[in-house]
Amino acid sequence: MSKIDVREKILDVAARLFYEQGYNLTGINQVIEEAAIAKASLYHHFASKTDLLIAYLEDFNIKWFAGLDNFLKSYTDPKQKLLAFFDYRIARQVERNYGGCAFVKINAEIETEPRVQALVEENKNKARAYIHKLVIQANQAKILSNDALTDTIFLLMEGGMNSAAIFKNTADLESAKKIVKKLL
Amino acid sequence: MSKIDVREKILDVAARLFYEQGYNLTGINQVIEEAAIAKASLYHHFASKTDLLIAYLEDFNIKWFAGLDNFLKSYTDPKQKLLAFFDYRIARQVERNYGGCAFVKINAEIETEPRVQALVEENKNKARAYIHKLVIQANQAKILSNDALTDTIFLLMEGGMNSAAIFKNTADLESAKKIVKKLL
DNA sequence: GTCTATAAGATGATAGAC
DNA sequence: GTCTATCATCTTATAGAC
Repeated sequence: MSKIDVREKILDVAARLFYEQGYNLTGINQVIEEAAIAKASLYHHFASKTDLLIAYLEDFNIKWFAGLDNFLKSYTDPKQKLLAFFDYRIARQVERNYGGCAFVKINAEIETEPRVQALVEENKNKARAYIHKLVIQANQAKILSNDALTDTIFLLMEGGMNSAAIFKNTADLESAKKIVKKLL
Repeated sequence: MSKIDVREKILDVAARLFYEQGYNLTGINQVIEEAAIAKASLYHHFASKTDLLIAYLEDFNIKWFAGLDNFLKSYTDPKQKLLAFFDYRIARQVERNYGGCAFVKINAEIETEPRVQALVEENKNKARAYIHKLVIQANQAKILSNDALTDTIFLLMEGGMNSAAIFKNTADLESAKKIVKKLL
């Protein structure tokens, strides 16, 4: 395997294990075993397990928003885009077996690492800004102000993801989508 | 210390450490040290660390709803009770340093224990039922149906708690409360 | 740059004295 | 029922050979 392949392979395995088992319950030994590389190779690419976590979160953040853009690109109506945002999250939760939001999960596991804290905040701020941009164009009913509607959609979505992780289904994400439809 | 005192002391320390540091990052050694008891005493009262976790969650669930009842008892209007529910969660988050919901935290840390899963679900189902009961009496605006309004309040509250854990403030819980006020 | 071997410490849990 | 001492295992991380 080339240098880049090894790094990608490690990130790939770590991303899967951190999400499925949790960061603290995933040992370095399991990562190297499933990636089929030597321990020294991992520490050649990443200075520590924490650094591997940071790299995973940075990578994931980029891929997640790229995936969202791609998912929404077939819609032109901002209202439809907002509703499809829920579909994106529903589809991913089904695929990923209802583990909930990867950033929320890590946030619950890690208490003391400021770099992790910053990356989680950044992800959520970006998501809310993404919603806000669409709300400005989509808010016609005017039941709520643009800012209030942005918060409402953001919080309903976060709440729905929270429920997905707890109840292992997408019922609340579907409900949230329907509620947003009524408020637009 | 009497037998009951020891058990209570262990639960007390475990509750604090599991919430502040996380379950997986809290070792049995730290629990016995801070509780000032011997390791064998802990294992006399609890068969395993998992059993201690279960006892903590059961205990916490009861105390949490008792605290809620107590907090809301001075209000008679169901609409005021619903809004005060948000105040309860805001007050607790300030007190507990924005760690988010204890059940959500545990749910994110533990993947494979069905007893934990059941207790988390039970807590959330009870919270939603609590809201539903108040919504039936409070929903006058009829912007949303009773069921839709119940889900909306529940999800806004969960989303707000999620934000508290991430942003380390109660801004979104306050926003959620204001939104609910408009929808009632 | 990747390998094996190992360090140094923490983990959950138990045995046996008193 | 509480104590001390210890077990076996797992943890992250490093050293040194090739």
